[in-house]
Amino acid sequence: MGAETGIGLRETTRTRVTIADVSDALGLTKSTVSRALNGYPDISESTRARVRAMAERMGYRPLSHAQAIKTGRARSLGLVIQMADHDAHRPFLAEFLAGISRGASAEGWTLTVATSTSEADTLEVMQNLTADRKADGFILPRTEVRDARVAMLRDRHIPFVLFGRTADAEGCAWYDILGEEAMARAVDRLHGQGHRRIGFVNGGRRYFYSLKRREGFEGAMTRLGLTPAGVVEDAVTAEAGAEATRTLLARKDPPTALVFAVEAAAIGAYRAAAERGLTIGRDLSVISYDGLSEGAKTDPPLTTFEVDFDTAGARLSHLLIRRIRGEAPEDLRETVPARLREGASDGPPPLAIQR
Amino acid sequence: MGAETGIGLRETTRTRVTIADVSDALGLTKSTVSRALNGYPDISESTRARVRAMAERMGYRPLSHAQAIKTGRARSLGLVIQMADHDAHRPFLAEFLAGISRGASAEGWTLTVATSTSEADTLEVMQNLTADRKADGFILPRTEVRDARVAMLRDRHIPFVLFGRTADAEGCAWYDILGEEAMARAVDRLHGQGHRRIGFVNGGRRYFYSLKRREGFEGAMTRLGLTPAGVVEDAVTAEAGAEATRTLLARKDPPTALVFAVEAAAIGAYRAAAERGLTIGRDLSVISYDGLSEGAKTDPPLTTFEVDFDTAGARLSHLLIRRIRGEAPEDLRETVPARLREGASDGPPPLAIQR
DNA sequence: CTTCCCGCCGAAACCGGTTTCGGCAACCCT
DNA sequence: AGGGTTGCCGAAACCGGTTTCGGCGGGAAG
Repeated sequence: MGAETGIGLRETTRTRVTIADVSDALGLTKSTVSRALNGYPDISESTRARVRAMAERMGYRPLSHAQAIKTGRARSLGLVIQMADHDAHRPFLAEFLAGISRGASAEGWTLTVATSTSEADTLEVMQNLTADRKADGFILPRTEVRDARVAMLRDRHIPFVLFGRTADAEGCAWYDILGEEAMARAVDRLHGQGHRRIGFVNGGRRYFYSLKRREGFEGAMTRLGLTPAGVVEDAVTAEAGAEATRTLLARKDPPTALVFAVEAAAIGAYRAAAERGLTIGRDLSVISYDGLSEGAKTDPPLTTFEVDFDTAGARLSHLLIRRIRGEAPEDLRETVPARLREGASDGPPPLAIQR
Repeated sequence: MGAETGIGLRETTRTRVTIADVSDALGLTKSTVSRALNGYPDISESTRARVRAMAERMGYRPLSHAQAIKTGRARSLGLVIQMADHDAHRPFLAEFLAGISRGASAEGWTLTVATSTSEADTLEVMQNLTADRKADGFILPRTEVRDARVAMLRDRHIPFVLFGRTADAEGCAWYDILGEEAMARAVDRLHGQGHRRIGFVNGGRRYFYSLKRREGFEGAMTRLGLTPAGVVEDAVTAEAGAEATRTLLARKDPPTALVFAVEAAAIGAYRAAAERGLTIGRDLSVISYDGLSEGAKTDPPLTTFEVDFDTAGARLSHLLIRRIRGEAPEDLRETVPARLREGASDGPPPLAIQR
């Protein structure tokens, strides 16, 4: 048995095929096979081809642990999920993980996940993971304006890639959705529907995305010659969103439309509007961002910009792998536009604009 | 520099402390240190103590990769999340991961996460992870009545632990919530409120929990001398829950109370009740299970049995680690009661019981 | 006073890879 | 024809651990 394969494994037992198996089968040494597979220049093309073919045929897959002890890299991506904060990332966590996992496994990498309870804890966890070579680099979700993780990782020359951007771009690779562009498109759309008094409810000020989304909102407003009918910051929950809506509707010249940077807050607008007897989509238009599945359940369905967390995860793992392999961070920056999902929460302003 | 520590590392550079550093500092050999730390019997107690102290003092932590290449174990837990299916696990995924991660890191283990698109894919992913020694064992969420994962892992002697139970308990360790007990308590509670016509809406029939929850419901009913006012299976979404509610309310003797095995389905009951002009908690009582954050948002708030996914994750990782270390699966079975969160979706039946 | 056994530890092989070093042919040049 | 490159590969050390094997010294048994 085993003879029928014609290859002759070292052992008949069900052990993995090792690099020595491959080299024996070819009459070469381990070192030659290793260098052939790893692209060393001092191996002839013909030998390299032979080695590749035999490795493929025998189903050889290098054991990452064995490589790691010499090279220091284990072909593993790290993701540290910080609980505690506002839990905006939870609903789409599964898609995000699926994307990362898919992108990683496509190149033979794996994903190591850890959680943390605070920012300091996050830093420590990441340090431990790299010290133990459990992760060769990190994906950083929810980047902040001044992100302690970025500072630490950059300082220690640990590869990382942002889901989002950050203020000090030095040494940063990233994948991000163009929130500023989305917010601008939201304003344009509302303006096209006839709205002139448009308010903005932003997300957490410590997160970089808030800067961008506000920038997009205000840029579009001034471009259209409009002044914002109120801006509220730091609304990341339904409660905060409801409160922000109440505040804005209580103005002397209340907005006829609201743009939300965070969907959870937009959900709160429904409640606040109902309190005033207003119907969303008719008396008050709402456009949001960060389209979760939640938004589709509201009545009327929320018009919102969708974020594809699955492909985001896949792109991020590809970028991180390339970063770990040594590519320059400047070459590893990707941004994509958000996609508008049209609901029924926006429309022309009521005729009697002076409510 | 370095002299002040009084220990004398091999190098002054910022490299990790290795087992050779420890043995050198003690005037012993690597092998002695290794055996001392790993509990071999041929090391004297005094030496063992010295080694432990020095290792602790120098901050020595064995590199799991280096261990793995000889021992085959990398101190890593595996979790394969199967997408595609009904997505019941998503909302509490973050808590679950946090619990697992916490339990794992408490013992110096890590968590490797992968996703899959189908059952066959799941099996393949798990096989690859163990072949590559990326995971020493697996946590299996959402166990099915006849679970292919269990069959495969048991067959290959790969350690695993169930979140849930299964039909063929042989070789299985698990942690589970007593869904049958919860369902029975739901019936008791409704009975105590005066209900006599109680219906049951179960979850996916392929999952083992459905068997248990139905068992609990029916057991309590017969114990109380009642016959179920209708039973519907396989309702795991709001739509299915609404449809089930419609079906049950259309009976000749419609139930005055419904017990749901899955909260997503219970959400659907609100819609179906509204269609008939019934108010939940007054005209129709509802008690559910699997308390997500969703349930608290409904109006009136849902009375439901909460599941603590965080501690579930922590317990599961502990159990799995012990299982990997060789403990018998029979000794690694834990079940805990669910906790009732009282909302306002249940109460005494309407006076005119013959609606 | 041997002999034997046992407790305890060192030496060395090993796990599955990577990387350094050096050597042998073949080729190039003068 | 002889000496210096160059291309290509083998030998061996190495990474950081584990595990097998054997040997030494001391106490108990004969």
